Amino acid sequence: MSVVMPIRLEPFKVACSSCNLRELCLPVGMSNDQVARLDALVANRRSVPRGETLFRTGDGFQALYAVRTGFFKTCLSSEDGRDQVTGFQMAGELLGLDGIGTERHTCDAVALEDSTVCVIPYHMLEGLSHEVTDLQRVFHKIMSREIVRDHGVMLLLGSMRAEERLAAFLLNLTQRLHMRGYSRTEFILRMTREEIGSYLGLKLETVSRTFSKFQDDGLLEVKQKQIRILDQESLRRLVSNPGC
Amino acid sequence: MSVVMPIRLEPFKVACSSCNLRELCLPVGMSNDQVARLDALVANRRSVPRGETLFRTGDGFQALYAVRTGFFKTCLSSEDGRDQVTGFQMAGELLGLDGIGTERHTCDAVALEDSTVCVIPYHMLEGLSHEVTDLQRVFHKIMSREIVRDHGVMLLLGSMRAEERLAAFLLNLTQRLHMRGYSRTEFILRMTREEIGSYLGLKLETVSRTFSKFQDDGLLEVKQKQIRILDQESLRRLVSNPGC
DNA sequence: AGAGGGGCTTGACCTGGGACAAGCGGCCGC
DNA sequence: GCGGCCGCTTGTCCCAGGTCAAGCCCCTCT
Repeated sequence: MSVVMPIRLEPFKVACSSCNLRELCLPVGMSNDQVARLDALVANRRSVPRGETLFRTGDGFQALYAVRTGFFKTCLSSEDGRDQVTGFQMAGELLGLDGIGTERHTCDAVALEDSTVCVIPYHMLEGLSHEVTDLQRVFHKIMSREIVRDHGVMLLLGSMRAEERLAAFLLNLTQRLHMRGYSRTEFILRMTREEIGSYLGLKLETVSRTFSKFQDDGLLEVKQKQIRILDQESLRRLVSNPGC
Repeated sequence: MSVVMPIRLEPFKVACSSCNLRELCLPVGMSNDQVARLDALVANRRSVPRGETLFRTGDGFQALYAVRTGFFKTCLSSEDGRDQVTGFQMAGELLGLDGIGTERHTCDAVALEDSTVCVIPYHMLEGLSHEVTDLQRVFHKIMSREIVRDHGVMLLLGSMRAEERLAAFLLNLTQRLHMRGYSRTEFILRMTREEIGSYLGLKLETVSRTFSKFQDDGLLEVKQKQIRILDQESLRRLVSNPGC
């Protein structure tokens, strides 16, 4: 009986220069020459089946990962039973930035559907960004934007009510999906009510009730994980008009 | 009648190499030679009187700031009236990382007492970290740690109860103060109950009540802004034993 | 196709913390 | 030294969302 390898390394070559996510991912704004140099760095992909982890809390930090296909969540899971989803990542987004500081990952990254990622060995990224100014610039921007995003989540968790949180969440999702060429109004949730709740600081029952309320109010059509936005404007108003 | 200059630039030279915050600040872990090169970069200080802002949302991003003396808060203040303190910064901590991504600041940085900061022009930091590998390494770590810190705040806001939040906040403060050579048990809060509440996602009344409860339970001695920790162990238990 | 279970919805009830209000007290400016 | 105000405390009431419970539905696995 052989040892199970839960994670498969696929050593076939990939190239940023011919990737359709160029403009959403690490190479954003870089020249063709520069992207060509990235190709050497992002040498292989890894596929992560639904439910598997890409990395776990405590794992040694070696690389960053760019989501190529699929969908991930990152979550803190402390031994004391607290659990917090800190983000959902889709194509073109970077995973693993948390590991740089301590050289260990500080959260789990779990695939919510069968996914593939590009592996970006961190020491190579460091080396290359010495030579390619624009790479350094882009990388700093990505980290900074992550910080800004986190501040937005703090605002949500610290000062919004349940409906406002869910509305903000849905608008954020559709906006990101739209940038990737998907419909702005219709999409499939890759996460459960419980995962949404964890991210938004709500219980799954509250998420479910709030979906139902939005549907009753004609803002959404909800069929399990299939969502259709019927009144984006009202959702937007909910988010920007606190208290109502 | 002359125009008021709310912010004073003091062009006197400062030097990381002779700074007592070396080991807490940007130069952490760098060699003497390397720190000497930082000196050229961190050329001046700026003093920020209590209540004044170091930068505001929307300001063009030019520089990072290292707190030299004093105490700051950063806060999001959206026009819709929501308000969220996203962090408190003390000596050795960096302000302004939020601005890198969009080249504009995305929050306000307000001095909670008369403070001074070292100004670190960002384009010079970028340039120097091309040459000094360790500077790049440290800078990436600082950004990564900020992301991890933010995730911790999300956990707090998303899944802790009022007492747990305040306990976690106090332990975090004392730990940081202790690293700076202050007492582990006794300190002065630089922020109001309202600011604590905003940071922790609570109303100021709840913060006040929770302080009172901690005092009744013999965990703290509270005299306005003067705090003395009497039972650190119980505070720690509160944070790590959810639900009780 | 059928069984089983995980994920979702909905109802009833409860409670932690928010809202409002009143009063205190220490600090700052005059 | 004194007055006023801002920040804090405390009480009362209330409600958004949590908790618990029951049942449904869809998807997967056999």
